[in-house]
Amino acid sequence: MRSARSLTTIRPPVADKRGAILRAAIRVFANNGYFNSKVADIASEAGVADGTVYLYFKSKEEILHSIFDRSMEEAINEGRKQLAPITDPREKLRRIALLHLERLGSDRDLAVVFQVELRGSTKFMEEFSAAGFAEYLGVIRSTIEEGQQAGVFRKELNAKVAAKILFGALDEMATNWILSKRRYKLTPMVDTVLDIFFNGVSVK
Amino acid sequence: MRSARSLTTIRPPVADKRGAILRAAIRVFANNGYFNSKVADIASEAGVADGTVYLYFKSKEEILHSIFDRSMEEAINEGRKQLAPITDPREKLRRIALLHLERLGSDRDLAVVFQVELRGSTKFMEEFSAAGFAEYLGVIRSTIEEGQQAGVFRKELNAKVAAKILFGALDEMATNWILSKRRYKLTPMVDTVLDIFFNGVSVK
DNA sequence: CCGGACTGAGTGATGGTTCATTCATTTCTC
DNA sequence: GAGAAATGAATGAACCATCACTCAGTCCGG
Repeated sequence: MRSARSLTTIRPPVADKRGAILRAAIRVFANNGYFNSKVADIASEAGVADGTVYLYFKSKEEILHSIFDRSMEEAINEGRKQLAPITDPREKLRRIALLHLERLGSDRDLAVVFQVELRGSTKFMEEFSAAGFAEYLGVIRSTIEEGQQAGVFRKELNAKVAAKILFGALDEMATNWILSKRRYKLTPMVDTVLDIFFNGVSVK
Repeated sequence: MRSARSLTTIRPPVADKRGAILRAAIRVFANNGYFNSKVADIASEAGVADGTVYLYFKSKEEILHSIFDRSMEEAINEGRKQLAPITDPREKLRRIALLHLERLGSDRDLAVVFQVELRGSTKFMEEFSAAGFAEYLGVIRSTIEEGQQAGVFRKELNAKVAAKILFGALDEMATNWILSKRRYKLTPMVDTVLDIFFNGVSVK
């Protein structure tokens, strides 16, 4: 009988197939687009058979959903943690913006899926919009409202619209970064965005 | 002999089939998404047979391209015309923003195709980005640079980034408007966007 | 050897594209 | 000016390549 120890060390007893498939899917979707990606491509990229994919996901669509859900959950948790100790509204917004661009900037394939593939159908947009994006916009919005209460941001501004403007600016930074042939750092863009935004919304 | 006049008046000698197909495609793509739309759907929406579509377009993909090319050309022409007589950089930017939101706000289906469907693949994004969007961003950017020369906008700002911010903000207004269940006017958003943006980029 | 993880060839549906055929209109012919 | 012939726009049934998904079988750890 082989030693019990080797069993758990030589081979990961449960290789994280699910995770491997998800990571493979991100790569494949990023390169070919969701609709042009074959499940077979994902399987071979993950090093498993076609059928195995269906042991972990009920459909191709569910894979895309899972990518979104998983990433969003991670981002939200990380966000909550980092925002909790901050009280200054400006500081909060800066942290949000940083987290936003850091996350996308550190995984180009995931960024492509988020910026491009997840937008490619009103169906997804509506579903996801309802769930994740709306909540995200809400966080920005209420932070801006805190700033208005605190007297640092102009009270006459519509906080919801201001939130969309900030989000839109960050979003465009990310999209442009993905499409650009040139390779530059995404995170530093936060400075210019917030420079303009804060100047735009602050009381004089 | 039938009167020569009646020949040209009784029946439109050449009904604009091509245009009809394009308009139908915009409607169908907006409702189902590009990849979920069947050529047969477009044909029946346009009131022609499946095969007729292929007398005017070489493929389904070419239809999407044509929608983009045609709308972009229209927008650019209209834009040039309206911008020509304006010299004040702020006024120029206001006109650009207005045209942007007016055009999308006046045709929801076209807006969906532009905001959602055209983004749904890196392939399209890269092609189109190279052609249309880049040029558009360039116009905004050089207007901002004019403002910097004229001393109304802060010189230390990176004009390219500022241009992306303005574009991103407008783009987000449009996308949000499409996804929103509530029906509101898109054009007035220009005011808040420019209020914040001008305050953000102007010299104090 | 059992049970469950895994495989990958096969299947059925889908939908983009083609093309033989139709027929309204125009052009000839007498 | 009437009929015949030619034209080509339009049709839509059929074709067939493509995949998402299934399942009968294999593999392997214990």
